[in-house]
Amino acid sequence: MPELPEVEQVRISLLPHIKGKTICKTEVRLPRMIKHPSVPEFMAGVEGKRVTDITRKGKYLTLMLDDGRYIMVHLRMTGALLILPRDFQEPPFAKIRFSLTGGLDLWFTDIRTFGTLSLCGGNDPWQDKGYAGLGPEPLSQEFTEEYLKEKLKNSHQMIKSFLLDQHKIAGLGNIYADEALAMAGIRPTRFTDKLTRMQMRALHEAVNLVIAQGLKNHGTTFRNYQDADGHMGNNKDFLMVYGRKGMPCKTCGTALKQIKVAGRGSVYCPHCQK
DNA sequence: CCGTCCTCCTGGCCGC
DNA sequence: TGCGGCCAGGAGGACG
Repeated sequence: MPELPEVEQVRISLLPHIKGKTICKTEVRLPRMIKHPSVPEFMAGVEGKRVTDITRKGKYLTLMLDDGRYIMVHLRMTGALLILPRDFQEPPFAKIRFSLTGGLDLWFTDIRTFGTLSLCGGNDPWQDKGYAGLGPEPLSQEFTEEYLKEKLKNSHQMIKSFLLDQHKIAGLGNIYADEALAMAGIRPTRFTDKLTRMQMRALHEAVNLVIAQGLKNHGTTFRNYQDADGHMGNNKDFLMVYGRKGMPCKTCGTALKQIKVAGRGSVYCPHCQK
């Protein structure tokens, strides 16, 4: 499940292949993945346009086009963007194909088909609500310790729910939320306004650290995630808790517990996390 | 405002 | 071996 580090790795691996290339032809095999506008408008709007850059905020990717409009992509659970030579064997679960100048195809593949694409900008006032409401990203200038403390104090919810809320912090998903809590020594069920100043400080540092580590390791490949070149990330080996239910805590050896918080499996160490 | 439950979806895994 | 059932979860919406 691509979170900030995985989406960033997709951006980095994709950029050199498609920057400056023109989309000559599109093929939409699963229309409902086009969130906005209609499929014909989407196709007509992107064909003949040159991709000038790719940006990312949170888990959203934005392919900038040379007419000022842009394609906004969300990979959700199992979406992937793959670059393959034209008329190479097509990838499994292929849902959308962008044929580019220079003999390459950009494929959007998706097993569970939750991924979305939109065409925005120009004269079209439509905005993606999820994107518009994104909070600051970890490691950004806006994501200060003060910002986090303020938000934590002013909300009354379980910390796991808080970390998954993209309005509060953009880019964390289930993996990095659990990892940040493990590193900060905080239980997923703790209420945000009951955290000590020390815990808030530790959490701010932990969020930045787990994201930085994920970026450094080119993302976490647990099941399906791969970058535009089909490469896996190797951050899985560094995870403290995610996917390690029942296994010994890497710090104290206690068996890790799994509970459900905010509808998500949440793994933590009952000894190290208070 | 917040939690819970539900929806979208399918591969993979478990138990019988 | 085969099959039913359950699990994985990003985001958004209904409901209490």
